[in-house]
Amino acid sequence: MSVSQEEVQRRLDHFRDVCTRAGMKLTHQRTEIFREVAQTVDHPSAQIVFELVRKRIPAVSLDTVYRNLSLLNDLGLITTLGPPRESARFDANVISHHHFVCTQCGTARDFHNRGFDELRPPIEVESMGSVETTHVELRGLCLRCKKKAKKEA
Amino acid sequence: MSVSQEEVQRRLDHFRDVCTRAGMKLTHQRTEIFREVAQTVDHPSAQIVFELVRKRIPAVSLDTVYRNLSLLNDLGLITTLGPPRESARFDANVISHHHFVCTQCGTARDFHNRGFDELRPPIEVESMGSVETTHVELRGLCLRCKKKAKKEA
DNA sequence: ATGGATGCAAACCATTTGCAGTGTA
DNA sequence: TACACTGCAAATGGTTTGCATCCAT
Repeated sequence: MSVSQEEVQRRLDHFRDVCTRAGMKLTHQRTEIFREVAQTVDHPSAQIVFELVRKRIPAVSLDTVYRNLSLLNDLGLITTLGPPRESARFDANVISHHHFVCTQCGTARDFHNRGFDELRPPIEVESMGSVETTHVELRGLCLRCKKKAKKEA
Repeated sequence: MSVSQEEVQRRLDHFRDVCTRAGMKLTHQRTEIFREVAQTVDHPSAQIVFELVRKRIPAVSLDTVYRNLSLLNDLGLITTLGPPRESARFDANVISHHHFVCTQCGTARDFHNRGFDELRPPIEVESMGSVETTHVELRGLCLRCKKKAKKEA
């Protein structure tokens, strides 16, 4: 249930490589923050990462954790779950459906697709729990943002 | 790009039915809050719903909107986008993958599936924007929560 | 009439930011 | 040495809560 030593090492090497290339300094706290995320299969919140890192560096501050997670995300070294952080969004369409989410502006649009509704979960998921609903999220640029990006280029 | 009159009416009827059955009062603000969500294809945030409702009921308060959206969600009359609202979660696994999310405790687990990676977006999505990534989110009860639920029953 | 619902204000929690001091390259 | 990075503290933004009043049933 945890990431193999070799994989963690590989991720750390990649991390150092990308940071150096981007001109980012390899500070103690930055390395430990990345290590914690790299060696777990969970998806820890910033708060959890903070608590884990604090075991090794008692003086770290929560905002350093936030700053680094955000930076690591920008560098593509880690990703976040769910739509880009924003406020909760509601939907009166309770029938099974899926979403197209714009990674730029965050707008979401529904679409229906029988095939997506009936996706068969792979067997390995059985060891995680029982699946009740299936939800496909397609991410990309909406027409408006694509147009805007083209205009600015 | 908006919900048909008949569908809105159908949703409102259902809303009244469910509320009454659940012993909830059909207040003016509650009805208008539901109507706003029911008649749009967008996925408005609580703030947006607040602004829309305020046009008709200038004295509504934001917390009434929050309370009602949460209640409507509990009654299954509306749903929220993405994983149950909580703090952002990070992931050092940057390779394309999918998630199993427990609706009870919120824990998320990765899994890989070539078939899911290669899902073809339906044609109608082309009118929304260009798809860059595909992400399947399976929701259900994780083993631990299922065990706990059984024990409590 | 009466218990649930509302409005107000204050509390809360996750996340962000300004600033002065610190450590890496 | 210089500039990015850190810790601290205070600010912000979304959401929740306590309480007195109000209104749908």
